[in-house]
Amino acid sequence: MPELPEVETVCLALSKILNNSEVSNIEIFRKDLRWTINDNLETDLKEKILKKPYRRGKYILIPTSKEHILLFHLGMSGTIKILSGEYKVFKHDHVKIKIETEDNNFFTIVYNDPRRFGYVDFFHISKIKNHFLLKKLGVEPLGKDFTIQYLQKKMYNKSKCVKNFLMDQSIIAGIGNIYASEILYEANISPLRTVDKLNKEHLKSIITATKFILKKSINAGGTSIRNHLQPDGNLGYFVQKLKVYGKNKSKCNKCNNVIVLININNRSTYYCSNCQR
DNA sequence: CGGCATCCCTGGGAGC
DNA sequence: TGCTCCCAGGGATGCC
Repeated sequence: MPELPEVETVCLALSKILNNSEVSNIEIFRKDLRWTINDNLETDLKEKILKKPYRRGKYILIPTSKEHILLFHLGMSGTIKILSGEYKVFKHDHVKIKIETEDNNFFTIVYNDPRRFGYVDFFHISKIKNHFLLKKLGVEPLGKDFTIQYLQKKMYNKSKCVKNFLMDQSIIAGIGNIYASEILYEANISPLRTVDKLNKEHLKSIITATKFILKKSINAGGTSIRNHLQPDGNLGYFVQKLKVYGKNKSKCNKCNNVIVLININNRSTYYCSNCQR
């Protein structure tokens, strides 16, 4: 589930408690995630001071004052919980980190991931440029490098369909299966259209729609955390106002056509074949 | 190399 | 109630 807006929302919530907070304890219950968690996480993270987290694509990065980075990737089913007070370990909790804030409050941060497609890593900041997961990431869709020129360059001589293009993390970092459908609906472009059939106007629409949809969802996530922080501390899931994803057989908001569900690269894809060409 | 199918893993819901 | 099948929001890998 977690795409850019959800990861951004988790980052925002974490940043409220991670601002020169000290790691007082760390427990790892299961190391065999998408990759095996490095042994140094357990030994080296203790007593480190955690600074404000930030996001890169779908990755959460938490710098320490000792020049390290704590990295989380939520995969398909990962969540992060933030809790104050006692916490009883739950099924699929893999990593539990206790922290003490600057003003002496205690919190527990829990990484839970049933399918274990996610990952947790801890490494020296000098390795960030060549980190095997981070080095291949493309531009940030909310950043200034996400331009028509950039897209044109990346599309050159490519034949894949625009939906797969948007979801390619080495081109644009952070868009997943849900938001790819939502963005193309907003841009009135068929997910099946191949990128060599996109003109400048299409690219402009894609950029505008991407920024609009992602920002709107981040705002919704922020609101959801303020108003509906669940008692179990669970973050990363919030009610999204989706217009096409999961809406097959219901009516398109813009015309009287019916939203259809198709399969692209083995992923569910929803669109209006009337509005989206 | 690009594009696509397959696989990793667990759980939930539909259908019988 | 229980079984089977299919599906799930990520992404690496291997094959053609």
